[in-house]
Amino acid sequence: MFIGELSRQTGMSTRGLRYYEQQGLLQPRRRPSGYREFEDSDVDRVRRIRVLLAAGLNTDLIREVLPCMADDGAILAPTCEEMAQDLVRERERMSRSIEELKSAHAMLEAIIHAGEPLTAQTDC
DNA sequence: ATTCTGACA
DNA sequence: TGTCAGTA
Repeated sequence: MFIGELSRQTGMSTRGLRYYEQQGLLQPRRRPSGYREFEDSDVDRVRRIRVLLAAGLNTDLIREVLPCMADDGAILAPTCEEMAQDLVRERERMSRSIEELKSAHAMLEAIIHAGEPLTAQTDC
């Protein structure tokens, strides 16, 4: 199928589909015309990609992890142990980011409270 | 009618 | 990511 049909079957814009290809997530064949030729299995592949993206993984990691993901139609499950480790590391990075945000959030809150009650405004 | 690449009032 | 352009 061409990109238009894959787009309809997945709900992903053709722009997004081309972007996935650039990121190495999809590797369609090319017709002599230059048109991208996708496999029927790509419909499901796109679905998996979206799940992984929604889980916060960047395209680099998805590219590595995608090949060994079992898909029972409902959820994705890691196949190899190495990948499982990659996912755990990613989740740890995520946790660190959350902590950093919490810290920044607390500081901003302190700054906001330090300004209360708002009374005589000098310059601003 | 469709897709392709490159680019951005 | 959308979208417009100029093609094939």
